Amino acid sequence: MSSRRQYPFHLIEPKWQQAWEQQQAFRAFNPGEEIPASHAFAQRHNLSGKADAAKLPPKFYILDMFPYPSGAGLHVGHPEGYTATDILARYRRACGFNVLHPMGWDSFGLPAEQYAVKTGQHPRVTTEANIANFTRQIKSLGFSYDWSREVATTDPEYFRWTQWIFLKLYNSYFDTGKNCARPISELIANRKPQIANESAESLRTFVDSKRLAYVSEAPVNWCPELGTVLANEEVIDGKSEVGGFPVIRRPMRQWMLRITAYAEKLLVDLDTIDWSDSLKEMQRNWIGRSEGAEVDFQVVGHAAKIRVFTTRPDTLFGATYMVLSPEHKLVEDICTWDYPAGTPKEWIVDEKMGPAIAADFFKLWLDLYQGKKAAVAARTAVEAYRGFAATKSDLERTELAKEKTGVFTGAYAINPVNGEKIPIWIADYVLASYGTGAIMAVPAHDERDFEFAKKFNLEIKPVVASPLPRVRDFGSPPDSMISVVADGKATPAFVWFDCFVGEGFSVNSVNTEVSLNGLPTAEAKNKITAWLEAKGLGKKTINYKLRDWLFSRQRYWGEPFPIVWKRDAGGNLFHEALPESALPLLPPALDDYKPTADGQPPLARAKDWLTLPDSSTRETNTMPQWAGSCWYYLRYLDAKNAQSFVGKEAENYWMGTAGRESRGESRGPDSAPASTLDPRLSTPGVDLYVGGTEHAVLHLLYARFWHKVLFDLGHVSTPEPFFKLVNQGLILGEDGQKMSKSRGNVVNPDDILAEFGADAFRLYEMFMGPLQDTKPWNTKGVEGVYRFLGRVWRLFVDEKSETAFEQAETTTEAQRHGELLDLIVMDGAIQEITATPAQLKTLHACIKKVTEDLDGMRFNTAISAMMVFVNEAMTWQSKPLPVMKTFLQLLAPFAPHLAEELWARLHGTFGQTASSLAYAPWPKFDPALLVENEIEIPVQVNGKLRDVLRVPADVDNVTLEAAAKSSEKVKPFLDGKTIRKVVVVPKKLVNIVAS
RNA sequence: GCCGGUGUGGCGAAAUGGCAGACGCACAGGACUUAAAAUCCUGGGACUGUAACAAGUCGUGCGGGUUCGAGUCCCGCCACCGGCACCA
Repeated sequence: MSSRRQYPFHLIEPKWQQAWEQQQAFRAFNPGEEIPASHAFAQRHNLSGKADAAKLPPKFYILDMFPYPSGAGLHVGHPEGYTATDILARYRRACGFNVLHPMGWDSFGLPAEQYAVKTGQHPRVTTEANIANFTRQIKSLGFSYDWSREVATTDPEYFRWTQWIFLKLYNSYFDTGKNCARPISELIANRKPQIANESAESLRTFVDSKRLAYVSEAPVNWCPELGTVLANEEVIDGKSEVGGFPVIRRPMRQWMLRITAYAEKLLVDLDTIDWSDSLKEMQRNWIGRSEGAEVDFQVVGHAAKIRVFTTRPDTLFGATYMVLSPEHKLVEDICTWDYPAGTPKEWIVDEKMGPAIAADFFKLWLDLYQGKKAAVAARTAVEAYRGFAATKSDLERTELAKEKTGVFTGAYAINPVNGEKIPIWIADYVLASYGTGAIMAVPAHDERDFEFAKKFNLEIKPVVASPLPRVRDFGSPPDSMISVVADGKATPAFVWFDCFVGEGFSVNSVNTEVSLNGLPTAEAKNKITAWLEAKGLGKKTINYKLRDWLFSRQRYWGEPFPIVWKRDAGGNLFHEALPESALPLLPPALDDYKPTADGQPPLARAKDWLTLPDSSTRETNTMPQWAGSCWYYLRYLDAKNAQSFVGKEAENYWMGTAGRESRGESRGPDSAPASTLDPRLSTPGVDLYVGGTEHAVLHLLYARFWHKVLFDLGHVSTPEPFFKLVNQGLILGEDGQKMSKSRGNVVNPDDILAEFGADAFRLYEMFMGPLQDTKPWNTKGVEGVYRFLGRVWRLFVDEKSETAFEQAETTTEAQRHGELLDLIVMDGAIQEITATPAQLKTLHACIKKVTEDLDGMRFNTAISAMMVFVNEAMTWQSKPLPVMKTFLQLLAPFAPHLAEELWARLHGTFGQTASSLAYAPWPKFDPALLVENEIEIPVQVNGKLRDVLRVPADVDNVTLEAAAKSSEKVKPFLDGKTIRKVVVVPKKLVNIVAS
């Protein structure tokens, strides 16, 4: 930009960044830590030496989601949240809190590994270079992080503890009686007396089936392109979240974490934390709790029973067939050899699946389809269908979902409520992994079953009447109108001719022992469930959509599992944990980072590393990127602790309520805030966590899960990690599109900083609009706030001295420019004088607005309030020193460099010693100063504005009404009308209703 | 399809049920300047009206409602954004 620089931010900003670093201005002190007497924090709070938790001021933990340090560097989206948290950190510090505001690196990740595969460059080298670049960029923004607490998930001293937590998971189980995680040792101790002389192998199998970290052979999401498996959460529409590559289902041996054991706690504890409704709702949906019943159906001519889960046990009388998922373990057992006579051809073949059937079966199947053959063995058809379903990728499943497929197994089951024989099918619209992997189909009251039943001509039997007639197919009469007796009254109800999925009244639901007829759905559910339980046919059950967390990846650049594999005397492979003393377990050095030729993870290439002297072999999978981010907020509390993942005292102080009792505080998350300036507003856990919505279910659910396990095992003191969470909105490009390299609309913070400085950048990011909103970037807008900072500068600085400074700059070599700042002299209009009432009013209105807006995180309106102050102050002939100082305190959280510079100079000018602005007590506003003598009262006639009256502030209603009625501007609107009513809102408004 | 969110000037936005559009951008006019940039001042929702004022009408996605009064509350739609999606 060729235009003149508004103020010398290029000198001011590095100057203060250096000063803060030298003074360690933003070091947060732990209980028991030595606090230097010279530190501004010590001086503010009269502390020095070692202070315990009770002596320290209340804590406030403000956390940013730490970034993945990509090669592309920071984009303008990152600093949005970071700026918001920095402003609040500085504000809270001024309010008297001990603020913890750390930063670190989520540095494991795929890009560094892919680069390594291509170039042979060790991922650590790339990662460290990226971290250095991110650090430089973040530091140039003047954020008040305590860098002494910096962590990187790739640091062995960090992932030592990630592995340690994994061992905790491995060595724990979920005790359903106590409803919490307990050490495996307790499980073994409880089992010993129950089963005498149990073999080691049997005990091991039992224990392994209970661990929170366990091995599973289940089908997984395999992404050939990425060469790794993915968690369900990482698969979007059958494609990988990263890169968008196809994902197929494939059985593999994998590590799983038993997050499902915590489904209920993860769900109900959402009510105890302050997150947005939409975010809580996303987590609730993901956990997907549903109440219903499990019911057993006897298979005809077979010992087996099929257990189904249903949320609508009230529709049991309408169950006309059953469906097992293709993978269901009973399929082989119950499937008959031949189909019963008279089985329709359509029940066996399906043109939709034709081409996708395995080749072996295709011909057979085709013959039948084309009528060349009269019959086919049921086993053959079932086998063909299972093959068809298994090879389908998730993507194909979604694509083919438009029309349901399935085949009849030849077997029948007995509907336990009415003894009817109903056919058993297999179909892939029933998922193996949800509920029991089998359903009772009620086509009259479930759209999927209905669709399936129509296609295969299965019986549709209505058992619930709708309270309303059909609205679709207007003009055609409802199937039949009946009368049900509910609550002793006859009520009309409508039995639809096709599918009604809502709640209504049961009909056609009676056997010799129980009748649901006439009951509303909720009551019918209870009644039939009670009957089933009494008969031993079923029971009330709760199911969750949440699945266990697939925790292993076939990658190099991740935490290795502290696990080895051994064989017992019988030759059975089993796993065993390494001792804690073996941590950190480092990944081996490799010169090739690709998976092995036979599809083993890259770690399998390191032959020396792989096999131990006792011939056991190491686990070659690594942990997913989520592992390190599950607990980093805890490591910040005590980042250098070599004995423990976090020290007890530190954890208690920063996360818990330690010290609070001794200060006589009892505030829980539910009680109302006492006052905006009350330094007792800290809460258990992280007080404020800011980050993007993209982590709504993944990171935030996983981290809550780990935290709860650590809580159960006594390692942390709160059940939830993040008390308040705010999602910052996306920043779009100037074209209103998502920023992306391919669109060429990416804004690089470095460029903005060079042209306008960090303070302007910070200010603009906050001025754009509400933090949570999605909003487009506009560089012109940066110029606007930059001009505002220029006005602030000129409000304080003598113009002539600045001209002198600028001239000197052109004639002095660049290295000495910093010294030239001393040529700047404060404006002579700033004097130690008493402020006028008008000036005080302007100031205190600003204090009030900025304070309240900071508490509500309304940064944009806080900034506009400061603009109003400056616009007003520009007109002042004389500028009282205290007023000007106070304004700088308000500005400081937003534009800390400029505020510090002016603060220091102002003190210098008046021969005062400037204590650090960062710890100067936050100003309080005096409501008495805001009282107006005269107020403006709008006068409406019939709700329309007709006049505005200036009246004394203490005006009473009678006077006000009289003044309104006699207004010259109002009178014409009352001419020829009768006044019906006059609404007087005291000191606010008058509305005359006339007609 | 289900869940959540958002719709206000040319643009970003602001408004405890009480003067819609604070603050800023862009724009226009003026001052300063030889000139420009920068800075400072002024203006502005739309329409009707007037020589110019005055004045009036309409205006917060659309349609209803509650209320003396609705951007704000209620009901029904529409559009866009985000999430979930055969979860029985």
